[in-house]
Amino acid sequence: MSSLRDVAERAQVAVSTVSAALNGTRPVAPATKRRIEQAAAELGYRPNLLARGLQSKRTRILALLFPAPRSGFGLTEMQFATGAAEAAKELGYHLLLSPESAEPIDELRHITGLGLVDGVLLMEVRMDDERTEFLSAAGVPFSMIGRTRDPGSVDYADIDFAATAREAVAHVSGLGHRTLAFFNLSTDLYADGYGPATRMGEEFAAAAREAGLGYVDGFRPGSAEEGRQAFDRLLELHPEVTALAVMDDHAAVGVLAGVAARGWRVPEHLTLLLVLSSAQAAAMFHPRLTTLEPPSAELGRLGARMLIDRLDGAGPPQQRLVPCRLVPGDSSAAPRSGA
Amino acid sequence: MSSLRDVAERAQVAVSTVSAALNGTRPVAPATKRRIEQAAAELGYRPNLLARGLQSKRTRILALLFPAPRSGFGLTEMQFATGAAEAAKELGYHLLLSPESAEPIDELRHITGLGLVDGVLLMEVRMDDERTEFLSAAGVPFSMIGRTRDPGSVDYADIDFAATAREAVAHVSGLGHRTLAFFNLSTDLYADGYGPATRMGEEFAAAAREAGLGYVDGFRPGSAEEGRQAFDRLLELHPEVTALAVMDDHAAVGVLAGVAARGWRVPEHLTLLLVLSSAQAAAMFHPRLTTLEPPSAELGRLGARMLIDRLDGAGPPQQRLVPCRLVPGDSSAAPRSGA
DNA sequence: TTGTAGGCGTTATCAG
DNA sequence: CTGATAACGCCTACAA
Repeated sequence: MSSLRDVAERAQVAVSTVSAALNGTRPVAPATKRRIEQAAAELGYRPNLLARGLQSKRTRILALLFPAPRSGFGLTEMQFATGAAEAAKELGYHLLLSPESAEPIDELRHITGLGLVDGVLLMEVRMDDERTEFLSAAGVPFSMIGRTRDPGSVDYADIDFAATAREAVAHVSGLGHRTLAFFNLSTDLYADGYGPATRMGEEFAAAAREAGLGYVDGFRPGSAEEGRQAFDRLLELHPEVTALAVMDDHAAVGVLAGVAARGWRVPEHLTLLLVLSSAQAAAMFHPRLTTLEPPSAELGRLGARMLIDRLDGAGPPQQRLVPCRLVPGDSSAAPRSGA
Repeated sequence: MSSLRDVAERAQVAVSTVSAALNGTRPVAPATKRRIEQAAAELGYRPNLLARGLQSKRTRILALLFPAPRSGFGLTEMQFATGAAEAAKELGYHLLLSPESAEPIDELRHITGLGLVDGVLLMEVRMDDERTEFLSAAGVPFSMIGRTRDPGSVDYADIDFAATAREAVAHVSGLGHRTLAFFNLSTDLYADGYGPATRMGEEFAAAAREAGLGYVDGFRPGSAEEGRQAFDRLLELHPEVTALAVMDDHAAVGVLAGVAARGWRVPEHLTLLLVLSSAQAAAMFHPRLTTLEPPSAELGRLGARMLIDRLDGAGPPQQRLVPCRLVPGDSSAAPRSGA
């Protein structure tokens, strides 16, 4: 690899001039500049990021803290990562994939202590998240995909749960349904303070109330089996339910099994919505489920972008909420008559 | 961040002594060493990776070239990434996620020209892949997840397609089936020279022949609709088929629809296998499909590990094949009578 | 066993 | 407008 010195020699100028010419960091005579640029091109010169980073204290590398793959689908996490990586790349940054161990704080201490990254991108943020406190205290710039209970002035990009719930409710009530049920994420995740579980639950309740829709919740099935059971119990307790929104993919499988078991069909007897799952996953179902697809790649993109904004200069904290997109499937229709 | 100099001052020794003590790169008197270690601990000293890399020409960073998310599920790619990242971490390396643009070669030139990474991890390798030629020519160490038609002496970890096909065939013929059909990946992927499409196709044919099983292939449905059509045509042309192996998730959805449409059920009338899809995805189906799950995380892990081996020292090229794991679902059974 | 000196490639400062 | 020089933090000779 050729260095600044090689270019300098070839162009017959001093190293510092080459640097200046290439970075536009100080005026350089047009002729000299041209000579330098040509020499650089001929040598295929590429600035060494390490040297640059050592000198400037800025590596233009971001770390994405990556949680150990949970049950769920993982597709969403993947899209965070690719979205963030793409945005980073567009802005001249790189993304380091940092798998999170059992000791996230040690992990953070390690990765930030190396001087390798300029900032950290957090995902799978819980309502109360020790990682944010550590990073704040350590003075490490970071942004979140998701958000804590009280994000303060930390940059974040999260789902607009309220808007998403409203859209779902509008969809369902527009079809004529009078009662909506909601299956939250698994008890484990919910108890863990996983943001989407808490917030989506709250917002669905609020949206239904606002719309004057009957509403049933309290179920948290995390598997097909649990989904099946929850569905049976739901209809036992609330036979008037004609529409159901489910957050867990696997639970939805169970619900469909339950529907079939009682000789019902979707959407004729039940309108079924998948919430916070990818359209990809929804297309695995038969019939294809109507989905509220999270803007995962977009959130990743935003998270990276706002972190870079913060690194490149101050500015007010950016806090963005993006609603899910309603992807119509073949699982929503008018309520069954007689309900 | 405290530097070597800070530690040296605190321990009242020269910088080089600190370096030596901490790296064990030359003998240091026990007493001095202890003093140094304590000083380092007290200051929370962490070696600066950039400085170290600049000096040693080794960054201990690997780039994972990440293709733009294809149709398919993406879960597999994600597991490559996490597997690789985990293995890298265990071995003291870091993984850079490098999204691949429309111009993969430029991308490679860029990422390797920066001096930022020691080596490159390739995935989604096609039978003929220009990237491998570029990297070889450029003298950049790399390993592949997957492999080209002729991998030469390049390190790779790939699926053991032959063993996988044999296991699938054994499973099916063990149940008593006499004729197996195979739906390959989409025409596009196949035409693209995507390794798994080519190889799995060949190996299934070979395994069936070996086992004396009737075999039908030539279908390449890439969507639910195409899967449905392919299934109808398959039974029209080969009504004797009782078992079907499908590579594309979406095509499987279509097949199930076709099964239902003719009043059939899985597995009573058709044994359905999902090939190269995750058990996660298989669990989305009803009934849960028997799956040949690719060892994605393991391949990622291996790919990273062998690249690191190569960087850390020579040794013969490592070329590993890992078979898929057969995850039994509720979609395989004895053939329908009367077939 | 320990210290000094030089250099990795870059940028910033300060003279010229 | 341009050139020398000194960092950045580390490692590896070489010298003491």
